[in-house]
Amino acid sequence: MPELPEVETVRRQLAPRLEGAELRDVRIHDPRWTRPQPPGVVEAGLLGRRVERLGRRGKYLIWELSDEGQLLVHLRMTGALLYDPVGEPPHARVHFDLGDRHRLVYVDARRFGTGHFFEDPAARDRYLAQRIGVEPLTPEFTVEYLRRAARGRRAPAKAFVLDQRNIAGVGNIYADEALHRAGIHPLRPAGRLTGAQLGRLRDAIEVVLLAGIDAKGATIDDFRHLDGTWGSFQDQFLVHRRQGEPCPTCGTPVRKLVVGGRGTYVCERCQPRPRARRAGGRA
DNA sequence: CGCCCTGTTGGGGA
DNA sequence: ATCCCCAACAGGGC
Repeated sequence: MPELPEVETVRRQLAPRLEGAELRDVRIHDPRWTRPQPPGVVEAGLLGRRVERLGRRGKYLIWELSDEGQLLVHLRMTGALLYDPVGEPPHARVHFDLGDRHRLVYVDARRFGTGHFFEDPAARDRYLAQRIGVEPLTPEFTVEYLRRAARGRRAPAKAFVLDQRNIAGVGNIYADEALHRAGIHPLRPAGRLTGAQLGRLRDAIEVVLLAGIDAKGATIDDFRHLDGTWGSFQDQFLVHRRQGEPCPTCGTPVRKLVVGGRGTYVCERCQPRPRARRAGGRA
């Protein structure tokens, strides 16, 4: 569930509840959550601090705490933050007591999610700078940026889009949607994309992410079934995660590939396969 | 019922 | 730079 639009939705819904709250008590039941640091260290860092602002960078939620403290929460595939759940939810891994009879529970069936604590914003930014590139919904996300980032890269376009150091927050499903919308085959080497293709890719990424955010609490699975309200977007979306399903644009059966180690769905009519090139390249 | 495969993520080693 | 495997579990197909 968590790609950029979903994480941004979580941030928006949680911010008013969390900002200003004090972390009266923090209990980390899953030692994995704070790896490589031991949970005790992270708990000690969080205890008694107030949440001043809830931000986001790529798929990381940023808890800006009092006295400069910073907590980066990553939901990975199945993590979720539940505000005042009724009873004890399954797969609860971390409990935050917010005082005032409010609480926040981090649940995660697969336990891939992480929480990293940093003493100050500078340390946090050093961590992020190493793994997160340009935010796709900002003015910095230009065709020129994409061109520079893709130049000379032999990795497939799909892997390029998925690489968080290039574009922050685009996950597997949105990557397929954007490539389909841009008419780019996921296997085409990133460095061989034309200027026109890079332009279409930039715009397509923006469109699918905004559509996801506008779908509010819905997951991408939900907005695939949206009615007239979102019909203008719906027609552009690939029918996903189902080989043989007709492409909504042209009716060609969707084919499944594995690219960058991820299941990848493609319409090979809308997204023509790259022509094989002779080995040995440069003269 | 059991086995096998798949998966919305990122990190580390080859 | 790139590729492959891994983490740990749920759910679906057979």
